[in-house]
Amino acid sequence: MSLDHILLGMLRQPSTGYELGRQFSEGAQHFWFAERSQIYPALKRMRDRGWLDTWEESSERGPRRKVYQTTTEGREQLAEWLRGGPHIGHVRLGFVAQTFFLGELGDYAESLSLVRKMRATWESRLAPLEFTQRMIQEEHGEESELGMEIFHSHAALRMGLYTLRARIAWCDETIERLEARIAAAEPQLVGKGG
Amino acid sequence: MSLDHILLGMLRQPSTGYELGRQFSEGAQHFWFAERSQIYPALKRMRDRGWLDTWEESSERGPRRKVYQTTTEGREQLAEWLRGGPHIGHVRLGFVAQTFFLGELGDYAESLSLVRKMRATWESRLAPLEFTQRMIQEEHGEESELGMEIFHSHAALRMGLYTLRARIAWCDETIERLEARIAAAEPQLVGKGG
DNA sequence: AACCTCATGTAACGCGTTACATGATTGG
DNA sequence: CCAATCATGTAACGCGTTACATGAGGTT
Repeated sequence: MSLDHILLGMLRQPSTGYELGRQFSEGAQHFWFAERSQIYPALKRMRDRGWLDTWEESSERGPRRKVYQTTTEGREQLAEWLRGGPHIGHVRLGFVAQTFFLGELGDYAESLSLVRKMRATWESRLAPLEFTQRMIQEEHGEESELGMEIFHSHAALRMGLYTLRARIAWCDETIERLEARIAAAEPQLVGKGG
Repeated sequence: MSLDHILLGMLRQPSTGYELGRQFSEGAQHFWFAERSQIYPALKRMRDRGWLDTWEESSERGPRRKVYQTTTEGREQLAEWLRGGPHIGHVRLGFVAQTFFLGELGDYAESLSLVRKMRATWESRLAPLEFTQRMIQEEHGEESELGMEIFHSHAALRMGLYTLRARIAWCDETIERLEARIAAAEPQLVGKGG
């Protein structure tokens, strides 16, 4: 299972279920998402397996926090998962399926509207990744100067950037082509202001 | 739910559960995958809702086939799903998470090995998409000459191509950087043959 | 007192995977 | 007769989502 191993990775620095949930929600982890209702049982399970240490701390505000941290055994589990080949799995992309079947609506304007919404979604996800990349650049200098840990997290970040930029480029190309088709279908609108 | 609507789209041409399962397995649908154990109950459910017609046919070889086809009501459901905005959902990319945490192994050679395996996976998925694109080009000519249905399925195909090429480009860049780091860490190997 | 944020959880349900059951037909 | 392929399904389990329960502490 992937969630367990992602939590093992995140909990090399001690944290709580609540905090991990917030990191996912705020998109701090651009490669995964999990609800808190999934996180809390996962933490308990892993503690019972000896993959996590846990203790309590009083909080500034609100009830006591349960802090977790990855154990040596947990790190071994993480290493095993990392060495087990790439976890790629099956493609399930609803938005590509929508594009594929969009001819069903018989209206290029509808297609255009959908593709524009896709673009807006990805554009909004791109900005924070680019911000993080700039932060790393300013704090650590050139790529070749990065330490091993930061090199890898930066590589993961670049994958996010590559993917989002490819999707946005696809949107731009597709929007252009749709606009051309709409224009070709309604030539009577040309010269309307004369 | 997405699977139902994808089946509605595919079943505008009549087909059977077995055949749909084969299409997913063979990667004919590059945007989705489902097991037959998931398909058969879905078809029954949708028939009960009136979204699919069904009848039996005798097969050349093996038991009788249950053929399904989308009804008018099913097409309305599909249209509603298509008009409901882009279905993007949460990111869950195990291989990006692996990249992110890969510093844990403390060994660039291990990282290199993983990234090379990722590249091989995507390279093997790219070939059939490029083949399909060439087929469309030969059969239908220029992009601007495509009919509405084919235009959209071709757009979906291009999304697949864009995404895979971006990932492969990321692999190439990352492999290069990893090799540079490995070379920099083991300068004693230079001039070994003298 | 009402409300917000912090904080931890449980329950019910739906989607997805793995394993198994059943049986027809053809080719070796 | 056996194996492979065609063909349809069920059962058990695990992962993920939505909704709800509980309660501390501070703000209006």
